[in-house]
Amino acid sequence: MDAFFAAVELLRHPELKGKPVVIGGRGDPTRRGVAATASYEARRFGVYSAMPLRTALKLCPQAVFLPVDYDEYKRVSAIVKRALSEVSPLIQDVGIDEAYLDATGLPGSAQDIAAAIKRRVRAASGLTCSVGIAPNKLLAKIASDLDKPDGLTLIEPEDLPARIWPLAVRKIPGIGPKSEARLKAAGIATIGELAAQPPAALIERFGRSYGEFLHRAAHGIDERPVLLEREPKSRSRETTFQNDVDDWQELARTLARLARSVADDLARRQLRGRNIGVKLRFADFATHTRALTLREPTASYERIRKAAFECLGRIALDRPVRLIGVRVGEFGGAEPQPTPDLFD
DNA sequence: TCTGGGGTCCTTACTCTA
DNA sequence: TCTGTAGAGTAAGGACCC
Repeated sequence: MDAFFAAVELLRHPELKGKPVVIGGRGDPTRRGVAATASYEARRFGVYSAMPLRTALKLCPQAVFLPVDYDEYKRVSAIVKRALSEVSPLIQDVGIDEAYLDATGLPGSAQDIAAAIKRRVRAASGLTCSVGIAPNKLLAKIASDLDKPDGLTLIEPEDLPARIWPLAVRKIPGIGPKSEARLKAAGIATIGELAAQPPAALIERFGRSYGEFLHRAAHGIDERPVLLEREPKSRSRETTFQNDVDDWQELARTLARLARSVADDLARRQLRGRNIGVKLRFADFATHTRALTLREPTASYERIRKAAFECLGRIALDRPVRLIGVRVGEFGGAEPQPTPDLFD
């Protein structure tokens, strides 16, 4: 979807059309938070996703800042996904505003299918999207990014040298800022330069797993299937304080609240986890995690809170804290029925 | 000075056991 | 009994994604 959060907000606030709009945090650019989405008008001022709101405010003081309303975006997302599943039932959700469709065997040309996707999404939601069609998920994803907003890009295997290789390595999903910098240090800036590297050289530099991934990605090779269903692996809640906290009581209150929130979430989803962890970020942004594994999976608030405090006790609280979080993972079978817990 | 929240996956290190 | 090692499980950190 194109600038999805901003586009949804424009549906309810048409008077904002044409104005720079930034969605993020609580919608107050003087407080802590980052931009989740910037409208294309705001992007012209250099405002992008993940940018601190305070920075966005400096770059574009006239922007309209709005808080994130996930419930509303989820509602519209479901409408969009339903429209997509009418084009192909073989659909993989990728977050709130993306999906892969397996279009194998669908009637009509690739252009017809892409046009049908765009038409149905717009009819159902009033929103535009950008579509990439290619032989696999990797190339389709890169393609969908080449023509935005409201774009349609078809990539065929023989297009690789002319259309993919000139692109920056950063366009490959899986190459982030760190890997980009390491590649640049090796004199590799474009996907074509990456493709020209002997696989052995990449493995030597980046390790077996990532080296092979880089080589295959640069050659447009990707055999990952379109996955219809995925089991969740973990659930978590975390919060960044408006001001760094050095009051142990406030930390403890917040940790208990987050544990409650995670427990409620697990109960709602009928999940129970064995692994319980705490995340702490200090004022200097140093981030520490501690986790422990229970013998039996649980969704109990009491047990999650107890475990979380045990984890917290293993971190030296010698500096102000800016973020604290609780995570539960290692989901397993049912919790044993409440027998008297004499030995706990 | 600034840097959210909710996730997945990978690497490395360490411990325990066979 | 001593020593080495493979593999599983666990823990911690980090890169990356939307």
